Amino acid sequence: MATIRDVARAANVSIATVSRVFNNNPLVTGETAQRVLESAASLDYWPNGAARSLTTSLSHTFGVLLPDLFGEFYSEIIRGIDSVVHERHYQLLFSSSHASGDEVLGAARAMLGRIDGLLMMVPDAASIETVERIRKRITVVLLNPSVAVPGCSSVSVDNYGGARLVTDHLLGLGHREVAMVAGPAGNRDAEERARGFRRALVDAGLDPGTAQVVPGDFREASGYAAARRILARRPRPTAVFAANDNMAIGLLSALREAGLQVPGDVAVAGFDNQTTTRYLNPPLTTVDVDTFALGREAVTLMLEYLDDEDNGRPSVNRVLPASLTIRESCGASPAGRSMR
Amino acid sequence: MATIRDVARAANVSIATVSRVFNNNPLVTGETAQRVLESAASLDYWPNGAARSLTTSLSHTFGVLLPDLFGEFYSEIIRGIDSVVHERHYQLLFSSSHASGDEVLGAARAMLGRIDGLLMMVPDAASIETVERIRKRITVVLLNPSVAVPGCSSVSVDNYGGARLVTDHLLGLGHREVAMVAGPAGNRDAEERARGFRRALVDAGLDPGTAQVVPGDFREASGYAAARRILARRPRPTAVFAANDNMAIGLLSALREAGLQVPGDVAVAGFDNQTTTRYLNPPLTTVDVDTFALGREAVTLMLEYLDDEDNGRPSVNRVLPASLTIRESCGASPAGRSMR
DNA sequence: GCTTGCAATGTAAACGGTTACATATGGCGG
DNA sequence: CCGCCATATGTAACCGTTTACATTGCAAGC
Repeated sequence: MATIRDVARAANVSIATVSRVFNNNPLVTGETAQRVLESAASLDYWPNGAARSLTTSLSHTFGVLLPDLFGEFYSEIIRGIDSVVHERHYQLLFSSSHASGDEVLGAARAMLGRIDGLLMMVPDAASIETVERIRKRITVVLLNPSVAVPGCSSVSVDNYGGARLVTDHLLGLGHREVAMVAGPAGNRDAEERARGFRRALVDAGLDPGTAQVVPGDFREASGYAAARRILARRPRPTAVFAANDNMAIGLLSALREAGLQVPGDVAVAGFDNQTTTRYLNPPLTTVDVDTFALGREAVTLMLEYLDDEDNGRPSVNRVLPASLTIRESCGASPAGRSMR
Repeated sequence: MATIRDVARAANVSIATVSRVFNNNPLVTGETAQRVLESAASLDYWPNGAARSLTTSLSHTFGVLLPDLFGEFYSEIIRGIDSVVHERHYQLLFSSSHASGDEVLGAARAMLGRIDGLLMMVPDAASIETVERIRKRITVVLLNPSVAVPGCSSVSVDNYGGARLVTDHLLGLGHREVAMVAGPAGNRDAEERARGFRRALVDAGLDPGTAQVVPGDFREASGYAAARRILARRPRPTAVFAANDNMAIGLLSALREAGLQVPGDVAVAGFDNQTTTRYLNPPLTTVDVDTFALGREAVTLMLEYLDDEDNGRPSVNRVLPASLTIRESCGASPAGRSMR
C-alpha cells in the first residue's frame, strides 16, 4: 500500500512536505498542499499509526485496564470515559479481566508506546507496587483505588458518605433493628460502605454488634443466601441495607419466597443505583454513585495533566459525592426523587 | 527510559541478541539469554509497542467499531469478543459512536498500523462503499451487517427466524389480533423482524395489514408512545410483539397506566432477551439472540482468517440461531425455559 | 592440517513517519 | 545592484524495533 514516499513521488515533492500537509503545517503553499492532497487521494494514502507514534511518542489513545469490560457498573464507567474521549477524537485501548498484579503489569507493558496515558482500576489492595512501577513509565489515573498511590491522580466515590445516607434514611423512618449485607472482605468499597453503616448506627445511639453485618460477595446469589441468616436473627431486623444492588436483588427474591412483604415486613435498600433497580418489585431505594462521572472525571484529570506540558502538576484525588435515590422498597414516599 | 540498545550495552551483546531473547529465539545460548534478561530486569526495560508494530506490522490488537460502547446489547457483544481475545492475549482498540460513513472511515484510518484486524458494526445501509474501502487495507469482520459486503466475513443473527418464533407462539396461544411495534426504518434488524412477523401471520392465514405494524425506533419512549396507537385500533389487538425489549418495556408501562392487565388483557413479547426483562412485571417473553456468541464468533472468524497465512480463505457468513424465551407476559406457562 | 558446516552472535538495512537543519527562491530596502 | 531576510521546500537523522545477511569460532571429516 502507498506510503508517504509514494505520495511524495506522485506529487513531485519531498516526504517532508507531504508530512507537513498532513499535519496542517501552515508553511506549505496552498497550491502545493492541493497537489499533495490530490496525489494522496488518488493513491488512497493512509498514514501509518505505528510509525507516527514511534516518532512523536504520541498515539491519541488512552489505555483502559478494568477488572471487567461488561456489566452495568463498568459499562457506565466506560460510557463516562468515552463521552470525553470521543469528543477529543481519542481512541481507547482495552485489556480486561486481570486478576493478579502480574497480569496487570503485563497488560500495561504491552501498551507501552501505544498509549498516551492509562486509566486503571485495581480492585484488590495487593498490587500497589505494580501501580508504582507502571506509573514510572506511563501517566496513570486510578479509578476508585483501593489505596492511595503516591504521585498518582485518582477519582473515587464517597462510599462512606453514601452508606451513611441510606442508613440515616432507614433510621429516620423509625427502624431500630437494621442489618447489613456486606461486600467481599479486602474490597475497599465494601469496607467503606460497612464503615459508613456502622458509624450511622453509632451516631444514632445504637450498637452495631457484629451480627448485624452478614457476609456477602457483591453477587446476587450471596444476597439471596444472606436472607436466611438475617431472618434467623432475633429480634428480626425490620430493615436491611445491602452493600450493592446485586445483593439487594437476591435478597428481594429470597424475602418474597419466604412470604415476607417489602417494605411492609422488611425494608430493603441497595447501593449503586443500577438501572435495573427501577424496575424491581418494589422499586429499590438505593445510593446513586454516578458511575458515569467516575469515568468522565478520570479522563478529564488525565487530559488536564497531559495538557500541562511541563507536568509540574501535582497528583489530584477527586472524590465524587453519593446521593440517595428514594423509591418504594423502604416505605418512604418517593416524592423527592433524590436527596442531598 | 531504557531501550533495547541500553540493554545490549549492559549485557555486552548486540541489539539483535537482545531482540532474539525477547522473542524466544532458540538460537541464543542459555547463558547469554540469562545475562540479557538480568540486564533488562535491572534497567526495567519494556519493549516499545509502536516500534514493534512498525517492523512486524503486527500489533496483537483488534480494532472494534460499534455505534455505542455501552448498553446491554453492545456490552454483551464486547463480552463475547473479549472472552476469546483475552485468552489469546490480544488487546482491543475501541472507537465509538460513529454516526456517518465518514466518521467510520476516519476511525478506521486512525487505527491503521495499530491493529491486526477490525471488527465492526455499521448499522445503517448507507456506508457499504466505506466498508469496501476499509476492507482493502484492513481485514474486516462485520457484526450483524445491514447488507452483505463482498469479500467480507460476517456474523449475524437470525432476526427473521426469531420474529417468526414469537409470532407463531402468540398465534399458537390463540391470538388472532396481533400487532407489532416496529424498529427504525432502514435498520436491517428491524426490517427482518418485521418480515418474520408478517410472514408468520400470512402462513397462519391472517392478513398482515399495514396498520398492524406501528412505528417505533427501538427506544423505550417509542414503545410507550406506540401503546396509544395500538389501543386505539378496533378490534383491539390482544397481543403485541415489540421489535425489541426496550420498546416492550415502554409498552408495559403504558399498558399498566391505561389500566390493562398483561397478559390478561394484552399479551406482550419482546426481542433481545435483555437481562432486565427477567425482572419485569410480568417477566417478559422474548427472543434470545445470544449476543455473546455474536461477539465471540466474530473474533473467532477473524483469528481463523489470520491464522491461515496464505489467506486463500474465502469470506464466511455465519448466522446465529435465535431462540424463544417464554416467561409470563404472554400467558403461556413458562415450563420449558427455552424452545427450539 | 585444512576444508566444511553449523551454531552463536554481530552488522546494518529496513519499517514509515517527523523534524531540525540546510538550501533555494523571491522580494525588498539601502 | 547587492545583501538580507522571510518563505517554501528538501535532506537526512532519528524514533526503537526486527531480521536478512555477514561474521566468527569451533568441531568434525577427510
